[in-house]
Amino acid sequence: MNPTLKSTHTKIQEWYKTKGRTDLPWRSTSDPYHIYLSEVMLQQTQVKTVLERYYFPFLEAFPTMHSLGSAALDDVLKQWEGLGYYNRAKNLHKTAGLIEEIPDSIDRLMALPGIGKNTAHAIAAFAFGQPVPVMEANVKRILCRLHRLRTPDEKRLWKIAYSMVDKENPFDYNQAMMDIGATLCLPKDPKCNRCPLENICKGKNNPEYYPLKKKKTVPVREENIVIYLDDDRLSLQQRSGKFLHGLWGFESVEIPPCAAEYIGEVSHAYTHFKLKCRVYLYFESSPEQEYYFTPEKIGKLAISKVDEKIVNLYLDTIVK
DNA sequence: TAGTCGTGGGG
DNA sequence: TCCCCAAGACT
Repeated sequence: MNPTLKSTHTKIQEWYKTKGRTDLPWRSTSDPYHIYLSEVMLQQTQVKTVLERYYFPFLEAFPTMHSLGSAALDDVLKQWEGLGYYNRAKNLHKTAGLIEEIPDSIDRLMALPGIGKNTAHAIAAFAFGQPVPVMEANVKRILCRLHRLRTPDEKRLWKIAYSMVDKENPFDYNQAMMDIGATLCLPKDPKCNRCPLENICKGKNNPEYYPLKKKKTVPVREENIVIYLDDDRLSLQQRSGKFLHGLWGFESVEIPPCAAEYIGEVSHAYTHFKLKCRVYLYFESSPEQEYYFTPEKIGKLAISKVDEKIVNLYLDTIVK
């Protein structure tokens, strides 16, 4: 092996022992289900959020693949409430109903819904000790800087990742790479002087050039929300489209009924658009609306953050 | 391949 | 207040 690579592996391993986040609970288990769950929860989601609010409660509710697979989807979504990207919960539930054991090959892992190339590699490395690299956001940024790549090409990045992985200890290597990315090789103000990869990093003099950041303008979407009232109960429906699928929410209409009373506006920022909701109260039930719940009962349903804001606006309104 | 899919942390 | 962005997958 390239002596430089060998030396780099040693530096990474030594760094990991003292500076790595070795206490994360999904790093001290060998249960593939636990590791699988953590990998899915961590997709596009910060470690802190998963660690402090979701990982343990979810495992308490669904301790095994079997218990997850035989649960009601609504209960799984309720556990997932607030974590976002709800298709992840649907896919977990679906998978748990289909298989009894997590497969150990990358191909079979990628065949499961909700598992792409990176998650398959992560499970292979972390649950089954296979000598393969992971290549998520942190590692991607590191590799771009190491090789001064402004516009990362997935194929090239995977090739680099494979050429660099420590096959002697892929578990610690991959965890270390993610930790280096998350704690040192930061998007802004990276801590190069503390980085075990500094001596081989071609981009260390101007790390913020790599990778190139592309900014997008987010459109504003405006909606009229109507809450139909049946005494103290509010109309809700279970969402059926791709967006927030399976969660309960209020109805969006083109034109609010004339008799509806405007009670205020609620805003919410998504990744690719901003939503502004003008909220109306209609003091009668509607034949179009099948389901009505008291605010207390709504608390037991899985609802999204916008709809939670709308409930709060309603509660503020009726108090005044 | 560029858009779509959530939410919260942190600057 | 606004912005970037986080253990990405899917179409």
